[in-house]
Amino acid sequence: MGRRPALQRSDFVAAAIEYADEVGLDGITWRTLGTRMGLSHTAIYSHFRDKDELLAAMINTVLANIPDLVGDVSGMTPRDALAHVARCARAALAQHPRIVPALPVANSFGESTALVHRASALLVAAGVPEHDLPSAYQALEAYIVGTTVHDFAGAPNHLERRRLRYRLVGTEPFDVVSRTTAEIARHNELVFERGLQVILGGFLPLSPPAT
Amino acid sequence: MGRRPALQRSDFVAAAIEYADEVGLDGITWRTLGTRMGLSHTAIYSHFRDKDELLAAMINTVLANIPDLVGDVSGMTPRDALAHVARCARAALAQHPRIVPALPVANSFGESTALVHRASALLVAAGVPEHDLPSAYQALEAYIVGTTVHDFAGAPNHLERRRLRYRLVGTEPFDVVSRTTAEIARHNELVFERGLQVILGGFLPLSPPAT
DNA sequence: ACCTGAACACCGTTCAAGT
DNA sequence: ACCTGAACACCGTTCAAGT
Repeated sequence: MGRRPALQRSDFVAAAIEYADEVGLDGITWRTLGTRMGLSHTAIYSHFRDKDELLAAMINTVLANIPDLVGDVSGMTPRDALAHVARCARAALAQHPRIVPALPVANSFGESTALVHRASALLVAAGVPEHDLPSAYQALEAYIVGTTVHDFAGAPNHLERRRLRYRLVGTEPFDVVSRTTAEIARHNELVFERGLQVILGGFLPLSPPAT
Repeated sequence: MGRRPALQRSDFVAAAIEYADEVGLDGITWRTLGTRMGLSHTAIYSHFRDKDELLAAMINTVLANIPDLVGDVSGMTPRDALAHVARCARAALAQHPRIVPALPVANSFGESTALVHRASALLVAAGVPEHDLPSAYQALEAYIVGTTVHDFAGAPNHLERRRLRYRLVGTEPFDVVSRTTAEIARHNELVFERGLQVILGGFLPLSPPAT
């Protein structure tokens, strides 16, 4: 029986993400993470300088899923493609809701600029003038990240907590959407989609440029 | 010299907020907070069950500033009043940027429903139909909280971090807005204001109801 | 009721040592 | 290069005791 091959950085990141999905970011312990991987609690220092470096790697790994989810958008209109990218970004974050709160703090929407370039190209194709690109891009990113954080950051009790909050409002329309957590979840996605179309409509010109 | 009067919960909350403004939420220590107030590090347990309870009180205190900033809106159109409330909410959060990251996690936009009722009344006055109130309210709240968290959560280095990120994009329009942190800050507020008008325009009917 | 001080269990990090 | 185990400083929380 040969010695087990040395573990990779990615092994630690994957284990840490799975671990955080269970107990939340604040629940992660160097010692438990080591034990889970069959190592001592100091083994991790061979791969990461400190906890912050591991956390950054976790965030980047979650964000790296977005391009995979997006896939090929060449058949779509620029506006549809942008909406699709937005939904995929939200979906990628929603897969690991307990890591979501760290995203705005890290303020690194991916360690590469690939996503920015991709979105920029779509915005240009949709007719956004060059000088307006940073505003349009930031509005879109802030909307996606912001609303997703707003919806999921309280995981795993986010749905029940918002349900109770809306219940306390005490008026009939809020009662309707706060009967069950399933209804809250449905409402969240509905509002996200509506707001997304509103944002796209507000920052994209009415008619795309002639090709 | 009589004994110093017993401290209130609000004294601890105020000291904790000031403390968090300096070192961030993760930097807060039970012991240092006690020392700062001239008490032992366990005195706080006479007023708060645990750290989470103090944090919740801190958030509620920050949010309680919003109504004070809003003031009287009776002279404004409903839409202008909503925009004003949105700006005040952002301003109240921006006053304590290092507490902002905890806001979506707590998922409690104030412990009272007063703000929801106030916003609801304005939305109704602006012509939003009753059944649409939860969607319109949530879109607005998610936009305000979400974008503000997105902009400020990385404090105190949030401006420089975003500046470097935009700089890495490498295209001319992003270069323009990332020359200085002051320019980034200006850009943040500009995009917030534009997006706010877009959201209001998208969720409010075109013409307000006749009075 | 409010506060103190000792004590406890736990945690991130360092470091010398092993292979 | 990768990992171990002891050690260190620190932290949140508990609790018996003081006023």
